[in-house]
Amino acid sequence: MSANEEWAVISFNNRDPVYLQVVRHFKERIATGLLLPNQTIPSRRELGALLKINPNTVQKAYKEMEEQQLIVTEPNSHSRITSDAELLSRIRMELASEAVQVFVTAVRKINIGVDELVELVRREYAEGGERHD
Amino acid sequence: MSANEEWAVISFNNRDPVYLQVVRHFKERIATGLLLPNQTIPSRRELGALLKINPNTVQKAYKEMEEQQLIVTEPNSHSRITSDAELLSRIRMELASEAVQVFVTAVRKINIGVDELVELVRREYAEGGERHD
Amino acid sequence: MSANEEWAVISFNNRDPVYLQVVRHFKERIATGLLLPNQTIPSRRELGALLKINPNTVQKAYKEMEEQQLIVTEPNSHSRITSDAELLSRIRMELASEAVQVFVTAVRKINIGVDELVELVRREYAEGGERHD
Amino acid sequence: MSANEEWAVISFNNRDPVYLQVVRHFKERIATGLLLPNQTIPSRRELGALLKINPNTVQKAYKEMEEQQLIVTEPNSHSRITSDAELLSRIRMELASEAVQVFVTAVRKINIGVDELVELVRREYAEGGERHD
DNA sequence: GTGGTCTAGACCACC
DNA sequence: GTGGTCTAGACCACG
Repeated sequence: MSANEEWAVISFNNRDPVYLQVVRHFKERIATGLLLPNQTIPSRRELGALLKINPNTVQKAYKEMEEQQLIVTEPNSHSRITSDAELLSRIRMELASEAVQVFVTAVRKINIGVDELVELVRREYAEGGERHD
Repeated sequence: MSANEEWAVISFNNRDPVYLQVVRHFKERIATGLLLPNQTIPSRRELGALLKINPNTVQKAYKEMEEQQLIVTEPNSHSRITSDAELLSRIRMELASEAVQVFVTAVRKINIGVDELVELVRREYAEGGERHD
Repeated sequence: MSANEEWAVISFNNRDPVYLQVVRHFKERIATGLLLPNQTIPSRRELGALLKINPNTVQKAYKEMEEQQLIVTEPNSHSRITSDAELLSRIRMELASEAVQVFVTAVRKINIGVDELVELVRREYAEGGERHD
Repeated sequence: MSANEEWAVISFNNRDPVYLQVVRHFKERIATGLLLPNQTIPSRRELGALLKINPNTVQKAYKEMEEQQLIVTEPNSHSRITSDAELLSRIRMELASEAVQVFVTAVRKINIGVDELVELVRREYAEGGERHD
């Protein structure tokens, strides 16, 4: 698995600003354990080149992550993931509950029972699990 | 249930454009049977005043809905919901599968099993069901 | 030739306001001698019905024509064409020179000689003369 | 011949929408060879400032021109005239025949012979040809 | 009052 | 600076 594949997830057509997509991707990588506390992350220029986006946009993402205390930055060195032991579970919780809430509020507006709903989720989940991208 | 409450749902902070929020709201109302085929809908000015948005923004939403064949409109009379008997199920399907897909792709990136997932959904669903707004 | 055919010339898609199209049509009918000085013209309602446009729009056209001294209106009677003997030639001149000016200014901006130009006009003129609408 | 003079032609009193006036002006400039295939054209902001109209109005004109395949445009660089060798003659033909048709249909409604007509055109054409603007 | 269009202001992503 | 989109204000024809 090359670094290119891992990171090539930015969608130009997506409604979310690119820099927030980057932030989200970092969170996901932390949640799955791909990024560990204290681990260094690519420089602005490196990641910009990797994702084919402007380094300024990466900078904006990093700044956002600093404010959310996901990473720490010191002068003259690469930024690193926060050294917070609970970081992983905190992020997992945050992402999961956010997704669940969005989903449930969206779906409650439709006339649909919980069971039918769960069935749809299971099917989609299984289906996607067989794909390799 | 007053008309005011029903429609007051537009958020300017939301990432989605206002006119798409309007479209989505119409779809939800169709999906839940609140809007029936052939039923007339508010004029551009009426809905604009109700939602406190510019009538032209409503116009853009209505035009989009017309292209998606949700409504039909002729000059000098209120637009109406399409007289398509299958409209309701069509919209429900569309909204449901869209929500499920977004949810599953979002959640698959976190390290979380299906069952834990389903549990979260059920709990959130039940919890919200007890609210009265 | 029924009255319907004579008057059915209003274009909804045209950029010119409908009431000015009506004015222009009156001028053309005067220029060709179809309408003579002192001749009465249809009432607002009649012409509105004939052209399938709103009587208010006809009213606006008649008012414009009054201001241009093409017609005179007295209470409780149909409006009539002005009793000006020179009206016909005046209108003809006005329409012709207006058309010529528009045409020439339009065409001078293109790289095209007078002779090539005249040839195009003659051909189009002859061609159209054979049509029956 | 300064760039300012060349472009200052937009009339807000004109019946045609401003953005179509812009399109027409581009066609005329192409027809006279002032704009050549592959040549870049001003940015939306530049032309907007030059003509003292909103850049969005220019944007609408450019979009229209793109749909008519007069120009090509890619993000983050100036739009260019299409690289179509036949473009010039195509546009000339279009403009000429359009003007001729408008003229002939307008003038046929007046009682006027072709020869008298041609004479008027020639005279106006010669007269204007002596002006220097 | 109805639907519709043209023009303009604010903002976005990218360079 | 580039192109692009969303929202809004003014106006039109018609009833």
